[in-house]
Amino acid sequence: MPNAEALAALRLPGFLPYRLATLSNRISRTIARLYSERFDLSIPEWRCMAILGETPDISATEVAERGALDKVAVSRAIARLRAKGRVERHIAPDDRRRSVLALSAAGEKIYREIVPLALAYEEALLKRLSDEERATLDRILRRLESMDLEKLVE
Amino acid sequence: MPNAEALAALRLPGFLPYRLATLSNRISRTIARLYSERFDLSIPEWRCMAILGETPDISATEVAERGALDKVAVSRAIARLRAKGRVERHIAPDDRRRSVLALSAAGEKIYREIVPLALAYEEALLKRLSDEERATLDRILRRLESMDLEKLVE
DNA sequence: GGCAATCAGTTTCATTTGAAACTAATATAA
DNA sequence: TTATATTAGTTTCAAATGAAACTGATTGCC
Repeated sequence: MPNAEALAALRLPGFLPYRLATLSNRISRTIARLYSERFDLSIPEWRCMAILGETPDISATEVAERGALDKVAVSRAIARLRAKGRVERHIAPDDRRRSVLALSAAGEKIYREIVPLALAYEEALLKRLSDEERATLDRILRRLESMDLEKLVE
Repeated sequence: MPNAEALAALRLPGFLPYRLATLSNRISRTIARLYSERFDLSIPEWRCMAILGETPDISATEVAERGALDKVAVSRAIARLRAKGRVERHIAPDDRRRSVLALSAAGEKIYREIVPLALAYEEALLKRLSDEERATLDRILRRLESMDLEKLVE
């Protein structure tokens, strides 16, 4: 009598982690294409610019924290942005290990071009949802974001 | 009078594409760690196994379609799974280009171990949501999934 | 039949990513 | 002070990924 216990079915298309991963990858890819074609900007570069555009004069470590990037990714992104003249770096006077990063004038200019595009993209996504659905989505995401996923795995 | 037009603010933490990407990456990383530590299985390998576990005897192209993977990723994942003896491949009698893939007995065994873990993980995520929130999340995801993202970018 | 176009799957090569080691500066503490 | 540990950021090296070229099989069309 093989397989007496029925195995609960796992259908990938309905599996939440799979759905989130594929949806978010599709969104990220289209956005990445938009940014890279028009502005020669990778996703980590764009994240760094977005953070520095809103909060200038912070260190690489702070950029990493705010942008959910690791410090290696930030180091590389900032190096490229500096090479393109979009970010300027100074040394913190009180701690010469720390850098003080900010968009250059050229970086600012690009930032101001991208922000409306990014917001329009988001609005196009949200347009399909009712106000109530948007509120629920926000609440759900906040709840999932606040979970300690590492401890979820036993 | 510089900057007469106020720039609409873009706060990354509230930006939907950013939220989806970081949340889904965190979930994927914890799951990947779970699978790889216990079962020596990467995400693409796990996806292939999940698909073949539910729908055996399909071709690599079908695996790719169902698993939202490109054919290169499937080719590599299947090669590794075959090397580990978890997947068996035959040649389709009617078309000798096409392969017919299925889990081996060893693959089946692992599959049956993983499915309950995966479902438990999902359940732990969903446990925090009310029935109504779950239904709304499902509806929202379906709506976003059905969007033609490529055309969203003008 | 025979020849071009298409399709399934693989391989190659360049780029990206991630983990760990590393450098330089600062903090801690004997 | 002077060792020791910690922190900020970079570099290195191996593995993962993606795009394009490739191989072998099939189809469509003359």
